[in-house]
Amino acid sequence: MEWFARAMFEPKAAPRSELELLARARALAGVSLGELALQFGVSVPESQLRAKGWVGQLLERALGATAGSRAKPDFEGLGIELKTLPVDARGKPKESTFVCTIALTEIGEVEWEHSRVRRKLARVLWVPVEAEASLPFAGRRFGEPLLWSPDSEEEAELRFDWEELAGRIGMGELERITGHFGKHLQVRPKAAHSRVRRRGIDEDGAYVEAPPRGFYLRPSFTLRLLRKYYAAPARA
DNA sequence: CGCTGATCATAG
DNA sequence: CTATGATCAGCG
Repeated sequence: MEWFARAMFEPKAAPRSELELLARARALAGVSLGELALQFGVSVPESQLRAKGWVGQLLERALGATAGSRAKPDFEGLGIELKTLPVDARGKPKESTFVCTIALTEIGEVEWEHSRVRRKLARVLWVPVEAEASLPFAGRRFGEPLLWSPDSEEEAELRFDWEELAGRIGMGELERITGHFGKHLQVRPKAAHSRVRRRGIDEDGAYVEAPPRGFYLRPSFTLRLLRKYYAAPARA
């Protein structure tokens, strides 16, 4: 029985190439969360209320992601980040996509080229997941994956937003930034709860305690990625 | 019903 | 406590 347990319940070995990773992801298209969970011997939560990252973590195991909770690309050797994308019946993203947290005391010193946002988004494997409220959680299926890097237009758009937001934070205006800023990239809280504080910098350059923030991609941005893909599939 | 601000689980 | 994985829930 041991061979069986290993074959069924162990995380997959890390993929050795983009093509191998993509092939694995494509093989999951149409597979439901319940089916995949069964292969790994885990039970499907009743809802995501207390299991918000469950789908992403299940997929990490199935695809052989290596980073765990370390600040590394999910597929270290390949430099690829994995993102699940909850979509409605029409394929439209239902949520924003978390990109990375913001080092409040450093972001004012960094150029876009070396930013965490740019590095994170340099190569992303997007995997759509059905997320209609009417669908039982276990029955929701994975969609066709998209291995993406920003084209020059997308990068310019992200850079524009990042430079405004990073610039403001660097100027000590963090407290005045809301989720309203940024056309594609926005800044929102990222914490266990609203009482969490992190060291930041105020307008005078002094250290202050501030709620942790993260960069997020708006659903309109990820929708456009999927649209491009569906319009011109069959490219890796 | 979209969007922003708040929140939840788990690993190291 | 900080990093990862995200979605929840209420207001406009």
